[in-house]
Amino acid sequence: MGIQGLLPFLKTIHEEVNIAQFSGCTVAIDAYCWLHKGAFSCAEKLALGEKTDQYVYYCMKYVDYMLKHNLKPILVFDGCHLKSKAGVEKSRRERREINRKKAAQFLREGRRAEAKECLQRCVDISPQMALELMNACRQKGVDCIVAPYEADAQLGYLSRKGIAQIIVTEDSDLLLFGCEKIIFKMDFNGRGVLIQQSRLNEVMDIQTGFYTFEKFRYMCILSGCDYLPSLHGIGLAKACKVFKMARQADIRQVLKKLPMYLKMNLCVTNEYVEGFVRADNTFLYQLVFDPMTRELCPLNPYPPEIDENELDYAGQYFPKEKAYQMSLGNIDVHSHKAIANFDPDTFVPKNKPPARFRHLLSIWDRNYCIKSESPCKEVQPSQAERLSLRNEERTVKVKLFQKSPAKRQRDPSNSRDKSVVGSDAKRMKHLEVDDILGMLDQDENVDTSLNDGHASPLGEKKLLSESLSNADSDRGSWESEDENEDILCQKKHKKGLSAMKQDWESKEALGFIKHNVFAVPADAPKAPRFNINATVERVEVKSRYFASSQGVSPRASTKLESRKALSSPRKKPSSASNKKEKLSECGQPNIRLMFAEQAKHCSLRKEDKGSDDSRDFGKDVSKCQNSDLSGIKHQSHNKIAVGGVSKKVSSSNKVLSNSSKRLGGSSAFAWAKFKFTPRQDTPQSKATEFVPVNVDNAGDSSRLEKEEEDVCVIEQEEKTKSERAGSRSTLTESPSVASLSRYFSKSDSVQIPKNQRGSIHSVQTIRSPQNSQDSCTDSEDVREVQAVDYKDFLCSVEGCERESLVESGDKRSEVSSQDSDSTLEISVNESQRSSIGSIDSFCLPNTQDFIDLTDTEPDCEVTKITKKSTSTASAPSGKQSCRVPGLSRSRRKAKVSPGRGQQKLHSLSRFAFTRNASKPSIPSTGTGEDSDSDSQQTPITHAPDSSALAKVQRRLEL
DNA sequence: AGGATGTCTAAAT
DNA sequence: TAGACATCCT
Repeated sequence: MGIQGLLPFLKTIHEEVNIAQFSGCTVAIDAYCWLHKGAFSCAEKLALGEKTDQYVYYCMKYVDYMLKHNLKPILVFDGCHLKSKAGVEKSRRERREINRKKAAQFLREGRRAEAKECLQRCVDISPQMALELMNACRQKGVDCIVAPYEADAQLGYLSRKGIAQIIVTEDSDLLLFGCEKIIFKMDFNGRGVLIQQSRLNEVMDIQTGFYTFEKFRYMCILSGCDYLPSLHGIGLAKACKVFKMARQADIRQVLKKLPMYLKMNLCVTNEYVEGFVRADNTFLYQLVFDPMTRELCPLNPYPPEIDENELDYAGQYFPKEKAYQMSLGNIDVHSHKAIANFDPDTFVPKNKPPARFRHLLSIWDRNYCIKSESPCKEVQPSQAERLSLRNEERTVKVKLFQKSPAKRQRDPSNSRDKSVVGSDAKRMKHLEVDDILGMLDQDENVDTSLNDGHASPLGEKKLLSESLSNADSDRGSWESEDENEDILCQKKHKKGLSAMKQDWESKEALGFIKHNVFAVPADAPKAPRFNINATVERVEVKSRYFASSQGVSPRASTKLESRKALSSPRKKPSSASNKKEKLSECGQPNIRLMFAEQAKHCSLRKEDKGSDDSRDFGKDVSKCQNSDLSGIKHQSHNKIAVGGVSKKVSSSNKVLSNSSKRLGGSSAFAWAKFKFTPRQDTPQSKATEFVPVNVDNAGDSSRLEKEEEDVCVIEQEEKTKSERAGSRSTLTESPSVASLSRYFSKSDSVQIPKNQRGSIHSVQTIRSPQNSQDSCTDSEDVREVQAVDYKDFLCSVEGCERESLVESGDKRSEVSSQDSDSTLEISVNESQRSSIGSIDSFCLPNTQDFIDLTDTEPDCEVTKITKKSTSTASAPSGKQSCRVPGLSRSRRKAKVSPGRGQQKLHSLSRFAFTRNASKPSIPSTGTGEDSDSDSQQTPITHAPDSSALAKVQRRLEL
C-alpha cells in the first residue's frame, strides 16, 4: 500500500530512465510486485489450484531484460508478516476471503465473468509460487533472497550496504527505508521512473541546511503509512508543512505541537505518539538478512538509546540456521515448514551467468564482497547509444506538435499549406526516428543469429542519411521566434542520428547488424506461437514489417517514396486517400499502413461515442480515409499490432494506446494464430501478395450501402486480382479482415456477417468448422480448450462434499462426459453453459473478436465437441481437454454492472458450436442483427449463452 | 486549498 | 492494488 499519494507528491523529481542506463549495476527487485502482476493473468487458475507457470514466465521477462543489459538482478521476496502490519494483513486476508466467497457464488450462478474477476482479486502469492520463480531464476544464475520480514526492508538493506545500486519496486514505502535510487513502474523495456533519495529535499522545499532524510520519513509517517494510520485530515501536504516549520529534533515534541503548526483542532494522543515512534523504528530497525554473514540483523545498527528487546514489532529473531534456510526460500514463511533444499554452496546453475557477470559473484558466494567503489556508473545520455536518442526524439516531437498551430497564424497568406506540409514533413521525420528507434528496440530484442543478412539495410541507411541531410532542409520559413531553440533541438537530433549512424556502421562492419530482423525472435519464449518464417514462401519475412525478398524493405521503400511524395511538392495532401494513394504508388506493400489504419480507426471509434462497435467499423474506416492522415503518426502502434510483442505506448497517447492495444492486440493475435501462408494458388509472388490494405476506395458510395447488408462476401480471388490490376476494390469489409483473410490458404471465399467486421477472429470462427471436417486434428484450425472443474473450489469455499455438489443439481459448471473415444457430447443448456471451457487467458484476444449472440432463441440442444484424447477426458481431476473446432479462444468483455460501466469478461461457452457444420456461410437472421450489436453495449446476462450456441449452430448448419 | 471519499480503470494474455 | 479523477467536506 505504501504512502498514499507519495509518488504524485514527488512528481517534480521523477526522472524517466531506462534501467539499461545502469548497465553494470546490481539491481535488487521487489519480486512480489512482479509476481502480483504476473499472477493477474492466471489468477483463475491459481485460485482454482491449477498448475500454471504463467507468472514465472512473466517475471522472467523482466529478468531476461536485465541480464541482457548487463545488470545483475537480485530478486527479493517477502517473508513473515510483521506485527506492525498485522492489521493491514488481516484486512487483506478478509478482502481476499470475501472475494473468494463471491467467486464461489458467481460460479454457482454460472456467472463466469464475474467469478473470474473475483478470483483475480482473491489471488494471493504463496511461498510456493515464490519458490517456482526462485528456481527459474537460479537456473539462470540469478540471486534470490527471501527477507525475514518485509522485502522492502531487505531491499533497503541491500541498497544501504552497497550490494545493490538500484532498487526496482512499485511500493513507495521503499523510499522510507533509505534506498538511494529507486525505479518505479518499470516496464518490459526497462523504462521506469527513477526517484533518488538525494533529491527528496527538493520536494520538501526546506531551507538548505535544515533538511534531513529523517524529516522526509517523519512526513510520510505522519501522512499515514502501513504501520500507522494518519490523523484525520492530515495528508502529505500538511505533513510537509509541519516539518518545514519544525526545528526541534525530538519528534515527540513536534507531534505535540501539531495543532499549533497546522492551526487545526487536533488531538494528538500519547498513543498516537508512541505508535509514531514504533512506526519510525520499524522503518529504521526492521530485521533483515545479511547474505554475507548469513545472519539476521537490523536494517540500521541500533543506537545506544534503543533497546532492541523492545523492538519485537519490527521483527523477531530466528535461530541462525532457520533464518538462513528461510532466506534461501527453503522454509515456507507462513507455515515454517521445509519446502526446498537449495544450497548455494553446492548449486550449479544450468545456464552459467554470461562471462561479463563473472566479476559479480553471487551474493551467496563465500568470496562475495562489496566493492568499495560502485560498479554502477550511470551511462551518460551522450554515450547511451539508444537512450539518448529516445530522449532527443521525444523532445523534438513535443515541440513540433505544439508549435504547428502557432506558426499557422504567423503567415496568413500561405500559412495553411506551409504549416501543414511542414508539419507533415516533420511528422514523417519523426516517424523515421521513431522507426529507427523501434528498430533499435528490435535490435535489442532479437538474437543476432536470427538474421541471415539477406535483406539489405540499404533502404534504411539511405533513409537515415536522408534524415540527416534533410534535418535542416525541412525547416521552412515559417519558423517561429523559438528558432534558436528549435535549431538546438535539431542539432541534438542530428547528433543523435550521427551517433546512431556510427553505431549502425560499426555493427555492420562487425557483421552482426540486425536490421530488419523480425520482432519476435525464434528464441523468445513466445516464438513458437508465431514462427512466421516457417510458413511463408517466397517472401522473406525479416522484419516486423514483412520485408519482401526484393532487397529494399517495403517499409523503407514506402517511406522513401512517401517522403518524396510529401516533401517535394510541398503540398498538403487533400485527403487521407490522396496520401495513401501516394504511398501505395510505391508499388510496395505497406503493411504498416494497414495497422496505422487500424490504430487510427480505433482512436476514432473510441472518441465517437455514438459508434456502435463493430457495426460502424466500415463507417469509421471511411472517416479515416476521408480525414487527414494524421493518424499516420500513430504508426508506432504497429509495434504492438504486428509484432505481437508487448510494447508500451507512451502515456501521453493514452487513448490511442488503449485503442491500439484493443485492435492491435487482436491483430497480433490474428497473425500469431493463423497459419501465415501465402495462398497456394497464387503464382510466385510478388510483393503485392502482401499488400494488405486497399486504400483507394475512399468515397465509394457503394461501400456504405453495402455495409448495410447483413453479410458481406469476400471473394478473395477476385479481390486479389483486382488489386493486382490496380483497380478499385470491391471489398465491403474492413481492411483488416480483408487483408488478413487473403492469407488463408484453404478458403477462397469467406463470408463475414456485419457484426464481425473488423474482427480477425471472427473469420477464424467461421471457417473453423469447415476445416474441422477434414480433420479434427488440424493443428492450425482446431483450438484446444480446457474445461475446468470448479467443484473442488466450491467445496473448499463452502466446506461441502464434492458429491453433494453433483447431486444437488444446482446451476454450476459441469462437463457431462460420456464414455466415447472420440466425441464428447456436451449438452449445452443454461445449467451447463459455463462448462465448455475455461480458456487459457494467454490465448484470449481482445473484445471484439467474436460473435455476440445474445438475445437469440433460448435453449439449444447439443454441441459436439471432439475430445483431444480420452485420457484427458477421464482425468481424475475432472478436467477435460477438448479440441473444439471453431470454439474461439476469445474472451469477451461485457458490462456486467451498468452502474459501474466496467467491462467484464464474458462467458466463453457461447462460442462453441458444432463441428458438423457443413458450410461457413452465415446468412442473415434478420432481427438478430440489431440485437447482436446492441447486446455488446448492454449488460450480459448468462441466460442467452446456450441460445448463442444454438444460434451459431443453426447458422452453421444452414 | 487540501483532504476524504467514491468511482473507474488498468494491471496479464 | 494503485492511480486518476470527480465530488464533497473542512
